[in-house]
Amino acid sequence: MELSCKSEYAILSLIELAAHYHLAEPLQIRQIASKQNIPDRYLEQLLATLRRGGLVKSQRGSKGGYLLTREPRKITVFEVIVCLEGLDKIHEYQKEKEPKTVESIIVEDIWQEARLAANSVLKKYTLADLCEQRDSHKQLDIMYYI
Amino acid sequence: MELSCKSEYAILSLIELAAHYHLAEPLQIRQIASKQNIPDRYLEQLLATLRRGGLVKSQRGSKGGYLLTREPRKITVFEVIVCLEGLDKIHEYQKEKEPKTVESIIVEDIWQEARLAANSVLKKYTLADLCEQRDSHKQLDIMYYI
DNA sequence: ACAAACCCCAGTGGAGAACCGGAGTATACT
DNA sequence: AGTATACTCCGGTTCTCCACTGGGGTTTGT
Repeated sequence: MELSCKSEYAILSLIELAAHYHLAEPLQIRQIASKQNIPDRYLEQLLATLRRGGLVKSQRGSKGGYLLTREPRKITVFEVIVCLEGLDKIHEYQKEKEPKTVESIIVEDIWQEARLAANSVLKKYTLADLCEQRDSHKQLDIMYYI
Repeated sequence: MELSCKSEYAILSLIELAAHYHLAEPLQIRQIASKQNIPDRYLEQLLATLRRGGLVKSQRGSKGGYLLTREPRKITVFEVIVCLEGLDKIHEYQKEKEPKTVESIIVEDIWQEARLAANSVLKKYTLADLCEQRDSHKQLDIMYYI
């Protein structure tokens, strides 16, 4: 529900990477950061998390940068959020804090249902979808400009 | 998505109040707190918030306590959460942090859709529903015991 | 060799969550 | 009237997390 900076930055970055996916060359932190107005030292950490999560791969050294490991069609927004925020914060878990009263179980179940509803929305959007939306948005802007 | 202590405590308390609704006498903080294992000084604050939000009313002095302002059928879980966490955190808002790029609008829209999906779940449960669920849960427990 | 990139680890400032405590105020009962 | 029993209001505290910053180190292309 809460859209953290972390999640937003990550998705914005991945949109950039997705848009450059057809070129095989890596995109650098600085480039992504300046395009999306993200503090670059912070973005570095987020990309490292995404790398550990297997969503992007990095190339070190000069001419280095980041690349998606899969095509944009194959990466959902949900995966990105899980990678950053952790599965436990988002999804099905049995957090065993012992004194479970009947009532707290009922409340927890409702939250679980709400989480699932939200997650199913995040699961249906891929990075490719976001890129398409961006393109049509920009087309619209041009129309208005004329 | 995140179930805070605050929200859980509030709903547990409201379940107790809903169960006592047919009697017209108020329930006291201490009673609610001991039944649901909630620190009473903290619960006091939450009930004050619920009162300001119009979900409960209080009676001061000896023999005082709290009562629902409406019948349990007419109070949804969603209302409770909005009352505690604030509408802005939960629902439709236009937070005008100026540098809205096209991409951040797209991301925000997706989150909005996810929020709505989660909220619609919270809107469909009333306090009366929770009481019924509790009753049938407890029936089940008895069955198992035999 | 050197510069350009990523990598790792550590710390900081602010905000919010979950409490605790004390002084005040209204009410019922005797 | 007086007292006990509740709620009311205001403040402080501790802890955790988020967003961000900084200082090194390592890998790579030219």
